[in-house]
Amino acid sequence: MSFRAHSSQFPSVNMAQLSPTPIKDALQSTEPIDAIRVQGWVRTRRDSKDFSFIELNDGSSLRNLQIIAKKETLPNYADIQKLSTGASVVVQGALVASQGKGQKWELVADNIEIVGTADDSYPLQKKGHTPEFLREIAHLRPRSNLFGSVFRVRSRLAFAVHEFFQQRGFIYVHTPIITGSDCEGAGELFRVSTIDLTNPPRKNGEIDYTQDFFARQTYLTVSGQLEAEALALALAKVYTFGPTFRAENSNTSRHASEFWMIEPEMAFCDLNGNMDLAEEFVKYLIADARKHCPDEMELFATFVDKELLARLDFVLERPFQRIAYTDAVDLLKKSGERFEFPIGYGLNLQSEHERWLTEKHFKRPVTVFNFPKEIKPFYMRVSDDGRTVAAMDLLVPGIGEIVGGSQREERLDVLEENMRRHNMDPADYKWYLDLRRYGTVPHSGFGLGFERMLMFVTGVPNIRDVIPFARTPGSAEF
RNA sequence: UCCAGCGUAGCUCAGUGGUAGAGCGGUCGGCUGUUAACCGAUUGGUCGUAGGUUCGAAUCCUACCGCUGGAGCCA
Repeated sequence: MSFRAHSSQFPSVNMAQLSPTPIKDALQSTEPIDAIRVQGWVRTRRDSKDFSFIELNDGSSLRNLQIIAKKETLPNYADIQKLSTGASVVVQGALVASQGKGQKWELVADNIEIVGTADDSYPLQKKGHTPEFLREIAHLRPRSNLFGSVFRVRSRLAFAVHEFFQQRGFIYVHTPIITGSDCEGAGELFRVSTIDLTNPPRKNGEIDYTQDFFARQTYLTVSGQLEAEALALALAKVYTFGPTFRAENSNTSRHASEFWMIEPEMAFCDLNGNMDLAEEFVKYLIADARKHCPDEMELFATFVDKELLARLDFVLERPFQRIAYTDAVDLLKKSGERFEFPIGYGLNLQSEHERWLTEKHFKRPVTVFNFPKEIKPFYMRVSDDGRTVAAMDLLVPGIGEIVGGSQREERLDVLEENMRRHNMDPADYKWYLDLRRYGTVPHSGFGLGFERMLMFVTGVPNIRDVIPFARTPGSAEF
């Protein structure tokens, strides 16, 4: 059995012989096609005197295929005239050069099978919906131009993530979703338990988690980093790409309770190598979307952010700014800008400070590195000055932190000391410390929020609009 | 969690103490190789919810709910 290039193994609805052609491919045809079959959803329909124009979209691209439905050739023409936005149809006919302006090809139908109708309660109109409204109909919004485009770009960039790392010899590793480590300092955790909440087993008044499913307390992962380190110290260069969960009651356009994170981890790599990789990675993803999703990017530039393409190209063209935390603090102090929050060594950079650096001063992505050890987690490598750790935050205009990473502390004694300083018991992290006992090496890695990257690439300003079904505090409807 | 703003027709909004409105959409008709079509008619409301002030509340007050923006936290 052979398949045509674009054949589908979907069970055919009625007409078994002809394989369906994606509309994307039909529109790129170089010559007329006598017999072609397409299937999709009606975006809009216009009547002419003796025929009807149907704009058909099948999700394969932003573009619609214009169907010509003629009264004289179609026995079900009366029903076709009742087709409204949202209905699903299978069309068979001839792809011919369009007589009208605006499209190269159109399909003159020999047969239109109405698969599913959509009545006048269908909420999507041809035009003019706000993202806020579409968010309320998350199950239908992929049929809109904007969200169809976002999700096609999301798919493409997910592919590009793997391409980037695989091309560079990284091994894709799967770190656990359910984790027993609760002290990574990366936010609140979702508890995973099969204990009966109405009648939990108790011991000395406390809930007895030794009777829980995993015989201990477990959570959804907030990061695969610690496990990725173990794999990096065997496979040298690894990356994770999977779901991540944060239970913080955080209500902003940049936070989701469930998101996807990419975490490369590299043995024999210092902070500079880490920063180099992060920059190369971010640029690679931008370039990939520019190259492979031109229609979608054009749509974002037209309807979401007029300056998107200029900004992305600007970012691609020049190196990111790198600045030590201490120097960034000095720069902010001397800026003459009136900030709401104080600036000083040992204080976290606030959003307004990050914005000033990346949007006003440098006007490009900025990598801040070498932070005071007091404001960073236990696993980051203490620098020779004893005051800072080899951490880095990559900030981009409009979004803020998109990458956070560090060189990891590879010295056993220093790491144990860091843990104690963070009120952690090294005994709880025996396996993690083993990595320093046996063949330790300098190593580095970072985490990149996939959705934040998508926001940056598409210009879509709310993280809820780059996830098909977003989970945020108080919201998990779909 | 904190601060601010907003909840009026399916959608986007106007209406700021005195009869509930427009555009778009939908429906019907007309016209037409159209393409965010065009022309005409028509449809459409518990003004977020509950309470209060008032002769009278979409409008003023209180509480709650929801949404949005910002902050904190972070990717």
